[in-house]
Amino acid sequence: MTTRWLSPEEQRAWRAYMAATHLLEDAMDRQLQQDAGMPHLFYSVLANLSEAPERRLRMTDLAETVKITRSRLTYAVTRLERDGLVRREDCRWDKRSSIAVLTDEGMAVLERAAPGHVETVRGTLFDRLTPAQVGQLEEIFTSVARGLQDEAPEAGTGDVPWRRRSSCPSSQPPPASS
Amino acid sequence: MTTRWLSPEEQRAWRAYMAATHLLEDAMDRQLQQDAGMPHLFYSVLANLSEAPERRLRMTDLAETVKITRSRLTYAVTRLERDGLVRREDCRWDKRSSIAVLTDEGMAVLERAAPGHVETVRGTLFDRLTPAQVGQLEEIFTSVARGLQDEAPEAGTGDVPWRRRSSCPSSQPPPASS
DNA sequence: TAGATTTGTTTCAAACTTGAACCAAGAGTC
DNA sequence: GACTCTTGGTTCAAGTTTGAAACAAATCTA
Repeated sequence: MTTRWLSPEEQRAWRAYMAATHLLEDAMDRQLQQDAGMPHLFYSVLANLSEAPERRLRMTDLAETVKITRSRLTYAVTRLERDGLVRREDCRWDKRSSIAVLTDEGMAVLERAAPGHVETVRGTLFDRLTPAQVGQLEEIFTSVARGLQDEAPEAGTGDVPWRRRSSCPSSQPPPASS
Repeated sequence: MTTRWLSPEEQRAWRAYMAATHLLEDAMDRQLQQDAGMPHLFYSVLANLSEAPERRLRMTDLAETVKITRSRLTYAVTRLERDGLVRREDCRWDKRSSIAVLTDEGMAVLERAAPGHVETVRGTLFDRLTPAQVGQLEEIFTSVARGLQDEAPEAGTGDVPWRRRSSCPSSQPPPASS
């Protein structure tokens, strides 16, 4: 199969995407390092926790929502825990799992940092887009993310998308599948 | 000024973008590490060099085109040089500069890796987009990149966009501005 | 032209990421 | 219940990134 190279349009799109992505991540990291003393990724961890029921999530689920590896998350949570922004708890129903919980201090830090962060996201991204483009952005990357998602799950296991993950994060025990 | 939070549409777009971006970069890194023994960034360095006149570029210009910091590039080039894919040369016109040159072996490695890389870019991104979306992608990120570009240049210097960079990369001396 | 400033690049230590290996606990099988 | 397989999480060493500091060569200025 001879390679189907990128068309000129695709090339331009790809280059623009990569350039903007590097610049965007740099801007986010700079701002958050400045205002909250942490890289963007760590902020995302806090943000995702803050929206979970009871502000708690199993490590694996958290890694899944943030789209990073478990080991990367382990590092992040260890650091955030050292700083008192997150706490680890054991899961009562599955002794293997550990639950990351956003502490009050973590919530406070998050709330202090959020306005600046949003400001940066606006200034670098949304202020430059028309409402239509916001929609296009969502459509494009939702579809891309979905594609990459459904690929990963250990090769062709007839993986059923609904009913996965026994989820311990809430204070309720799992649905008692017996 | 009370914070203007993101609208639901913007939130969705931002999340989708971040998720897809993490997944995309992971996919690129995995594929290139696998097939070429280097992370995506290093591949980009080689690729950009291969397109420069005489396959050579000043470190600063290279960093600028790849959109990374100079120190990050120093590391990358050092590694690529150790592997014989890139060579450093001194600039005759400006003894401070060093020029990164793509070696024949570097070109060969690049050519071997390119098909797989393009395949990945297609499979993860372009195969999921309509031609219209490719255009939207380009427009959105071109404008974002431009915005972030024009911000960086040391605050409000009446920086003239044309006639910047004395450029030594070619074998010609600079335009003799005297 | 000495002195001050800017520009191009590297260095270095601390921080972060990767991926394979490891450990423990839940599930499935006989 | 012993065996095997899978799942949840961490560990560890090697690799990469960051940002401030250090250098050296150009450029500017009086």
